[in-house]
Amino acid sequence: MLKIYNTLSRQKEEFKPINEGKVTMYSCGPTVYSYAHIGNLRTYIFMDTFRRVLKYDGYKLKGVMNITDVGHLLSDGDEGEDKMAKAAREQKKSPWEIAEFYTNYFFEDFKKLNIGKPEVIAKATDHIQEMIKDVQTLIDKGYAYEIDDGIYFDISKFPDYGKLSRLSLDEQQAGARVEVNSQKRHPADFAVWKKAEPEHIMQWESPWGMGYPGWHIECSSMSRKYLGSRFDIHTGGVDAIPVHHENEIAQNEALEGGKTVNYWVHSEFMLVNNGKMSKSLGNVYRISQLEEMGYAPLDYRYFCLNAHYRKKLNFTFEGMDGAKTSYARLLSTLYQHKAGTNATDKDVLAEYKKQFDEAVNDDLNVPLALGVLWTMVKEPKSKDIYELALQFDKVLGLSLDKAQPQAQSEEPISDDIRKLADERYAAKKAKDFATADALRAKLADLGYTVLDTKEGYTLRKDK
RNA sequence: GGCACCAUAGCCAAGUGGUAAGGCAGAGCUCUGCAAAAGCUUCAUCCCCAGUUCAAAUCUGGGUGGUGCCUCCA
Repeated sequence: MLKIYNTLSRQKEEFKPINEGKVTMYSCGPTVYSYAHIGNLRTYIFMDTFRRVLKYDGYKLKGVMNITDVGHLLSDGDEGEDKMAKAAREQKKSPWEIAEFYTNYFFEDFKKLNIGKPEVIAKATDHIQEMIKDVQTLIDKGYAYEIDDGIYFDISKFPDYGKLSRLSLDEQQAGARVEVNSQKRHPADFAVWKKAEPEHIMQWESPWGMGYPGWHIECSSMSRKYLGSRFDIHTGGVDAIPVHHENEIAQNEALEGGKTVNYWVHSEFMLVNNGKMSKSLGNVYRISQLEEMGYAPLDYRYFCLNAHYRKKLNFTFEGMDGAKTSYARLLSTLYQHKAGTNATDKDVLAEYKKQFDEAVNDDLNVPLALGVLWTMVKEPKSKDIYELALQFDKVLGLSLDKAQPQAQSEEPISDDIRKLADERYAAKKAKDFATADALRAKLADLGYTVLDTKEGYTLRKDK
């Protein structure tokens, strides 16, 4: 029985899907105006873990993730420049090119990190008509009104506004930091459709003239299009709770008349050196940058898996080094199990599986599940352990089936190097240690470390 | 100013009433020509104070410290 923490109730709840055996899930995706950084990716590793656990539990999954390629402005006052347009101007490309480039890059990162693509990837620009229709419905139902610069949602018509974040609008210093648009009925009313200035690049025809969608309507329109008026789960980062998801709830429930999402699940932020990750501090990293520093993408996945998704994770290179070593040893140990000759008692195996299953089903407690795996791996080497670890890997996504001896080099080794190494080995066999050591030193100069094993030796290219 | 969340060993991190998982680093030992790997062993009483309880890291109250949100942000 899966239990999951619901932001709406602030409690762990038993998960019960609307339709037995099937799960419908919507995940907030990226705005593709820039590269995803490791903090962004933590959220998608969380999404992926959640999806994996659901599948592991036997659910048939339909997941939808949006690609936001239009609409988000730079400020919350429904003012400022469109992010896509800004990136386009700066890089001298069209917004469409910007979107395509960063979308592709984003999914490259997914591949590297073993993050599975949701079943439906929905681009905002492909769903403008659905959004216009929904905006019209909001107007017809009296939830939205038109002013000079666009169509706005009237939050006074939605008494539940704020129920997810539990922020009281009265207690907020309304307009303190967001410039009040005098035509808006309430400072927190938000745009569902914006009328475009002539120079605005991305704009579409609508009943209200040329324009473009507001920041939140896309998720409402696309989630309902693919998942229906009611669906099970909505995921995202905690930052989306106060504004984006609050507004999405308002739109959805105004459109559908009643609760539309049963479980709101959010992942916490990542910190860097105990502080916020920000470009100004120069501590924003991308996966490709970690790779340049000698970390494999899955080292980073392991790093994330070692912490619970609802806890802030402090990124440090000391921590990354630990994750890298730990993960390498895990693979190495599993490789030995793969060739293990012991038999493991069925009850013992069943007990590990039980512990693992309970951990991941208890609000996705993956750190605890990893602990179970580590304890299991300490058992006498047995192929049974290896097979069970592969089962666990359906949840972990750590490519445990790729387990190999730690020292093995992935790069081809040239004949010259190989020859030197063979000579060293021969000298060693002949107990001519002086020559062997000299050759080892020579190889070291060439950037290779020789590691002796029981049967022979392996070469490792130095980083 | 308002609202949340968090505080466990050098580091990362589980544990939410019954006597501190796991990983990294460190230390010792075994093995191996050396080196590496591997194996074994070892390493905390849970921010502070008060309270509830037979029993608290776990509950309550009060401190202190940290982070986030209320602006775009995963």
